[in-house]
Amino acid sequence: MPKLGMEPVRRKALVDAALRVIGDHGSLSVTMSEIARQAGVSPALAHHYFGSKEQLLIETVRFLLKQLRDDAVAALKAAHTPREKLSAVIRVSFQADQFAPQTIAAWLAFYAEAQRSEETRRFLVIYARRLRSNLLASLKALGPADAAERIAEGAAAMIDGLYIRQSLKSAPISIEASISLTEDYINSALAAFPKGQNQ
Amino acid sequence: MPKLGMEPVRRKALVDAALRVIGDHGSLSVTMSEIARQAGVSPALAHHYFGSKEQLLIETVRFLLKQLRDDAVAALKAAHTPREKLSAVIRVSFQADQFAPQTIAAWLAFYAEAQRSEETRRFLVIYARRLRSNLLASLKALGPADAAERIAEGAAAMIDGLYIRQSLKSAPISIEASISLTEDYINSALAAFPKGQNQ
DNA sequence: TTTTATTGATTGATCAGTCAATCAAAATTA
DNA sequence: TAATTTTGATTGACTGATCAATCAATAAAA
Repeated sequence: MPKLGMEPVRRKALVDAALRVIGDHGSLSVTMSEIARQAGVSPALAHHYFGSKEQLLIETVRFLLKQLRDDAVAALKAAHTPREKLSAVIRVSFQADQFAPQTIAAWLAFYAEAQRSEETRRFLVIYARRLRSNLLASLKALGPADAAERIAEGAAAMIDGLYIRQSLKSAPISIEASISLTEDYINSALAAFPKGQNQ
Repeated sequence: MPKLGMEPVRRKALVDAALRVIGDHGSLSVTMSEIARQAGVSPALAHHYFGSKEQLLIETVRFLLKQLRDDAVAALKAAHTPREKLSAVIRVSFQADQFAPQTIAAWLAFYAEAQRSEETRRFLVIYARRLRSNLLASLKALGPADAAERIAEGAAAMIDGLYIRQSLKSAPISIEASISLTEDYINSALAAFPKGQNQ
């Protein structure tokens, strides 16, 4: 069966499988065997390409992050005014695929892992910074710099909080409700500064 | 050595130890041996009193939750006006001991565990509901019911989000900044309804 | 023939959970 | 009170299962 150039194919399949297994299982305590089985290869092959479980996991967060970044870049490009860009950033955070229970479970598992794995933590810090700075860039055009900083901080926290709370699956808040809650926060926080082309 | 009445003493010691070990390790993947060692007893004794690791872990969340509830009850009793009660609830969420890295790590680990353990999930749902309803009770005295619902949802999310973001330990926000961010949100959200004895 | 892909079989380590045995306080009996 | 029995507390040693990681072997391209 060995065709050449399998490496990238298998790597992708294994990362996808890892994401699925982690999402279903709701934890990083998943076995290489299970991931490999999902990817349709032997556990030994997973080790062959990734060296260790930890490395595969790290590639998996990296992938999760890349997806989100690509979506954010695309959404920001489509938006033009600062206010539109703000809404675009919020919308991406609550996209349907990001809101899928398995995706939420995977993010949560990686958050927990970040307490132990310095490398995982680094990736999540990048995510947190990016969300904050995406918000901040637009907010600075809509209000004074110091207020913008605070609002960005608050909005990022609210987004993450809505996301986390979703993981408990009790009284789940819809995508639209989550978006409008965040938008409302920004609107009322910005209401004190009617200088920019607010709303 | 066997004195009578050791059971409650050992149970408490083991739960305390579990909390410490989980907090330090930043994960629920800790061994019974490690927990028992911290508590100064043999692993066998931990099994003797708790039956299983899962059960010990569940008692541990329960304890974490009870602490928070007791603090909230005390703080609410000391506050009198709705606005004071609101601030009390917020303050308790960001108390120093709740903000300690180990405590945050433990909460996070349990959030992840909730994806797998129905019982753990139930406890966290109780926490989430309680936070929301504590906020809601006071907010209803300060604005119309439907707005109160939304603000409670938003504030609870912001609190959880600030908490989670703290776990990444990058650009950590101080206790005071977290509190004032949440207070500001409530104030500006409430600003539209100058009916109650707002602020 | 060399290189790449792939696996089955195996190893070594780690752990949760069990169990039989010990020890000493408390209760009971003489 | 002294002797004896019972009971709770405690552990060391063991077991069975699970898993990450390794490796030697095979098969098919190039």
